Amino acid sequence: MNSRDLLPMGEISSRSGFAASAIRYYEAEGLITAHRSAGGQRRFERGVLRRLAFIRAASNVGLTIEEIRDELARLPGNRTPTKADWHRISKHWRKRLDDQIAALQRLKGGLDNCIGCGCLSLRSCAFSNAGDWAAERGPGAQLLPDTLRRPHPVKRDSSS
Amino acid sequence: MNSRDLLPMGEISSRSGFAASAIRYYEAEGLITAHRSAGGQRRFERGVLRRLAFIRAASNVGLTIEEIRDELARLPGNRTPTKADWHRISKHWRKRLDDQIAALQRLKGGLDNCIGCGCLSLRSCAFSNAGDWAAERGPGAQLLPDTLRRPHPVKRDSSS
DNA sequence: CCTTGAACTCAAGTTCACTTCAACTTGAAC
DNA sequence: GTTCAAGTTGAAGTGAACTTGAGTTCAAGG
Repeated sequence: MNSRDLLPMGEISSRSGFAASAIRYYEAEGLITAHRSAGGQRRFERGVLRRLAFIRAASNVGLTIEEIRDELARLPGNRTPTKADWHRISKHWRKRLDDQIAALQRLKGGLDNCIGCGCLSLRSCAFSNAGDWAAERGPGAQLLPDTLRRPHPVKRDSSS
Repeated sequence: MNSRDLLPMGEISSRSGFAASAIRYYEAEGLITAHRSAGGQRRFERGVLRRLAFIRAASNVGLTIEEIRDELARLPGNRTPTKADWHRISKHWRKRLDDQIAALQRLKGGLDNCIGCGCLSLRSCAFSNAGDWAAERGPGAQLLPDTLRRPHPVKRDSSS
């Protein structure tokens, strides 16, 4: 771990595609670690790029920071995932995606039914009925699993 | 529109499944309207229940408040949707669901590829590569459409 | 009349995953 | 030695869709 092998913020940022602020945030959250230069600047090991790739992939699948942290922690000794690790993890992720797809398809099925009846009735229409099979959940979204609830902003790129 | 036909907050709330606070919020946002009692309490017309059912359904599909407001406004004269209206609207919603499903399936396809290679490499793995085909988007989520970004809290029910 | 539960308002809080800002310091090149 | 891009910090802001809280008033029953 020669100091020549350590990368500064800018390089990690451009190579990973994450903004510096995001990388600092991930460090604060314990998803990655950094060394410091004499003057206090961050110096990253190369492996951090892999971790960041993992973080991006996990985030694409819809995992929260907390879940990503757990998943990273489960990799023994903070190592880069082996093929076996990755196999196990991606199985997990795949199930998550399958669940999400299934939920949307159920929703669509309900919609298709309702096209026929044109009802949208509180009493008989399962698609919008709060007290029926899509019972006691949050306010707006009843048929969707937690993982498919509404998005949050994520500012669009200022370039372009 | 006899005053006997107007429903108070509690009844609208329990029949629709929305919290009173949510209903007040929807009113403030212009999704529904209410009359007032002599003392200033809200009195709702029965039709509001249908509107709320519509709001729930739309919210299930993932529409924002803004989109729901637009969609409601497009119903001429604030009327309850006719069969034709509903047909048009549900076609729109169906397309949205189809897009979301397709996006998840693309994502899953990428994941399946990666199980084979076990790579998760910044250079070659499209699933986590920021600069490749899943190019310039927000920070975390690259392959997901805006409609499928991360959820927001929605407090769990305190009853139960 | 009195109590009690339901409703009211308005401001502030919540969550998540970051970004933005202001004010300052580093460090590499010239 | 000067310059200036790149880096640092901590606090505050963002957005959606509500919820919570404090303090007050309404309305129906007894």
